Amino acid sequence: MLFLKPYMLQKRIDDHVSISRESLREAQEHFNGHLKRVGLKHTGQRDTILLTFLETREHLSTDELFRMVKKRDTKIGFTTVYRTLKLLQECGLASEVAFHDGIARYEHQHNRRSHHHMVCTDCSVSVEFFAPDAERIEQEIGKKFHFETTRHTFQIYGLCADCKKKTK
Amino acid sequence: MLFLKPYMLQKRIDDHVSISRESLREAQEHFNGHLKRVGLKHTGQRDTILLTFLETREHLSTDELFRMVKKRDTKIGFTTVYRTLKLLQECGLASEVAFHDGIARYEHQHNRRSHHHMVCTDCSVSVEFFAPDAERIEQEIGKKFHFETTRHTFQIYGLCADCKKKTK
DNA sequence: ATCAATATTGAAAATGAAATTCAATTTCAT
DNA sequence: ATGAAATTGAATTTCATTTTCAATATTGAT
Repeated sequence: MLFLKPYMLQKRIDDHVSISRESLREAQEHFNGHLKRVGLKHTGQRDTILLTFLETREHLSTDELFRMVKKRDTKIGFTTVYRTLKLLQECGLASEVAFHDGIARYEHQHNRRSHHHMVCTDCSVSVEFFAPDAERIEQEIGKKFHFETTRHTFQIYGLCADCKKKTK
Repeated sequence: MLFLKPYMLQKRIDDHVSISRESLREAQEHFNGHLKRVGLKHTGQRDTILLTFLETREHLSTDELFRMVKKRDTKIGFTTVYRTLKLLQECGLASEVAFHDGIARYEHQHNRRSHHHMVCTDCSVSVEFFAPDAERIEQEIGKKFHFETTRHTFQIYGLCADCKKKTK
């Protein structure tokens, strides 16, 4: 898409540059460190999967990531991608984003600002937005009800400009 | 539970009174009106299910509601509860609350203030809280990205006081 | 009240994403 | 190099959700 009108959406808005070489190495070290810490092994498959995952800034389902991984290495199985995604979640490099369509999606969290999502209920396009208030509320409510809070999700649903036009 | 320390949790915090007779009739009329409008029929099963659903203020899975409904009428099947819940959603009397534990839950929306949820990731207990800021943010972000917003979810995850104690 | 058209019901089967199993293979500390 | 322990991936299982279908109930018209 060459000419973007201001209201036209891109899938991710905070940035569109692919991850830098250093940032990538950092993430790899983070992952390898985690593996070593919990007594797991470093394997070629895990490397390939991490690399592929970091390469995109989309919200990927396990199956989507699996298809991308297969382009690099045909022999890697779905189960390994599935399990590696769990490992990446454990060490904080990936986090699940649930868009209410029944499929678990993941986005990478390496060097990413905390953000939230607005999703089109028609075409599933999503934009990211920042709402610092949400952090404050998490703290406040956690304190009030004696929860040790770990995270929160804030999602807005609606029709994007394109789908709004279509329905008219 | 007779004596509640201030940090002890109840499942729903905004109120604990059962629904009034008038409110109940209102909801029934709302449902029946919806059925008529879309050319569906009024049945005993649907009545029973609505009644049972309105009676509780918990976040019910289809299966939990099914068990409650069976106490009133043994012959009602799971499928009917499942389908009625969809109908209640369609007409706005029920809405899904996803606690991201793989089970769909529903809460009734009749005469309820807009609210949000904080969920314990260990025992799934939930409390409700009010965050008027969230409404404002929905408006602002919708405007900014030209979405026609319809709703939002704001959920906080963490450990409740009880589970925090247990892990120590 | 009867009728026919149409929707509902609920048991059973199908679906599909997620999770697990297990035998063959790979990793890695020694 | 060795072997204990983890990994892999195809196949299977699990489990909530959804669909199917034949029997039954509801509704509006007569």
